[in-house]
Amino acid sequence: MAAILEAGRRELAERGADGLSLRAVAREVGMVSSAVYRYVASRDDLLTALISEAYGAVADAAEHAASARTTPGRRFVRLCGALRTWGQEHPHEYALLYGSPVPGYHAPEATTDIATRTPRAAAALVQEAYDAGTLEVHEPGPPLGRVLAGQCAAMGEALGMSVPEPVVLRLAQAWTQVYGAISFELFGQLRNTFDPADAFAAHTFATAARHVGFTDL
Amino acid sequence: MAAILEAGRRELAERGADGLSLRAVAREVGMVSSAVYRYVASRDDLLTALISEAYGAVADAAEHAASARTTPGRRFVRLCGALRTWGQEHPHEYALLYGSPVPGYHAPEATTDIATRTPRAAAALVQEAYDAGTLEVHEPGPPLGRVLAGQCAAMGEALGMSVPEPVVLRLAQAWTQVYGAISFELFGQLRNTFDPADAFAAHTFATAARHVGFTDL
DNA sequence: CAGAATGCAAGAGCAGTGCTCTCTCTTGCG
DNA sequence: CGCAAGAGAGAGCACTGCTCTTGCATTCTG
Repeated sequence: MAAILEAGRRELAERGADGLSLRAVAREVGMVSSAVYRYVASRDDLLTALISEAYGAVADAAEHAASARTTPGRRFVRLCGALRTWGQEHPHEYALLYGSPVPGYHAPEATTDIATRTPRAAAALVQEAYDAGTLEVHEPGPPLGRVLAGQCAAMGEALGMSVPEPVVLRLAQAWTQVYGAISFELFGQLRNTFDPADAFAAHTFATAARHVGFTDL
Repeated sequence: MAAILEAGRRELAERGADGLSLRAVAREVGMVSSAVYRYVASRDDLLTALISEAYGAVADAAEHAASARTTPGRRFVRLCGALRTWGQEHPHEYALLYGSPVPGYHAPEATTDIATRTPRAAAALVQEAYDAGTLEVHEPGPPLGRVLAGQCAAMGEALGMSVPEPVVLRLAQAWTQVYGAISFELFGQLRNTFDPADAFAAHTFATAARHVGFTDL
């Protein structure tokens, strides 16, 4: 069983989700294809297991980066950098988690749950800065609107935050910016423009952090 | 030939890139699979043609939204909204263009070229606002760094802009934020949080526009 | 200790895929 | 009228996911 998962991990890392063939996995562990169906219900089942593993792996990287001994703002930037690095090292897994959803596959609740570990790590940093008073809470421009405010409140609670709703919104926006930049780079949208995207990424992560309100960069 | 392309379009829209089967396309046009190989070199070849079409379609939508009779800032926001709407109406095509790259496929230069139409439409709005003096050019915080400044200059030129490099950078960052938000929504990352994401999208597009420097929203 | 029950793997087979090769038929043109 | 070119058909190869049946070995039980 563990051997099957490990072979699946290798296949996924090398050939990607589309190329993840149950028969190839079977060959790799020295079984015939029908034999692996004793351990895994279907190809999608194996994929689900690998997705869960991958979510855990990014979260590990993110949490580790967030545990550095500096200011929350700098740890936020480090967290973003860790996401990017992980994506560069595991492009197929990143695509699986944050790219186009696979054809007929629908993530079960369990993976939806584990997927929140990473944003929770970021949220904790925001909360820490807010509590320490180093988070700049911008004067509210236009008020948020009923639905948006409600969604932000719910999201803040889900992430374990107790901050004003606009702060949650800014975090969400920064989050989309960070992932947008990483995805653009990894998916080849930045080719011929920011080709070594290191500087662009670093600058964007800092911008995102400032947008959230971090003043301790 | 045109029938094949049309059938491919339908298949792609319904079943997605992974489900795009050349045999199914053949069935749909009432041919046997080997016959369509007279018109299309391979499955990837058909996919490439469809990708080019799709790039043109988004660009059409973007340019149409950008041609409204209001201020550049508002047209920028409308453009973002058009991207989102197009993505909602053509989720599989959107995933093909901006999601995880397909397995062994590498976009030929031609599609890379047509892909710039959409960002060029956005760039034109920025240029227009800059020329009109309604674009706020933020005081430069930390200077940009050699590589980043060079990349921004090249990118600005490729997009037909003549504005300071930081403006180009801010546009690129806003761009990643916009696409990040749209992709997050379309790829299901926002489920259980911003579930009807209309308000979030609208707010984020406005935020992106302000980040670029538009003051005429 | 003998026999039954259980678990694991193999094999064959079905329906589908991309793609190639050969063959036939129709159509247009000199 | 005859010939060449093009369009489609058919068979076939190697691959995929998945199911069902069969065989073997281990383990549990009377």
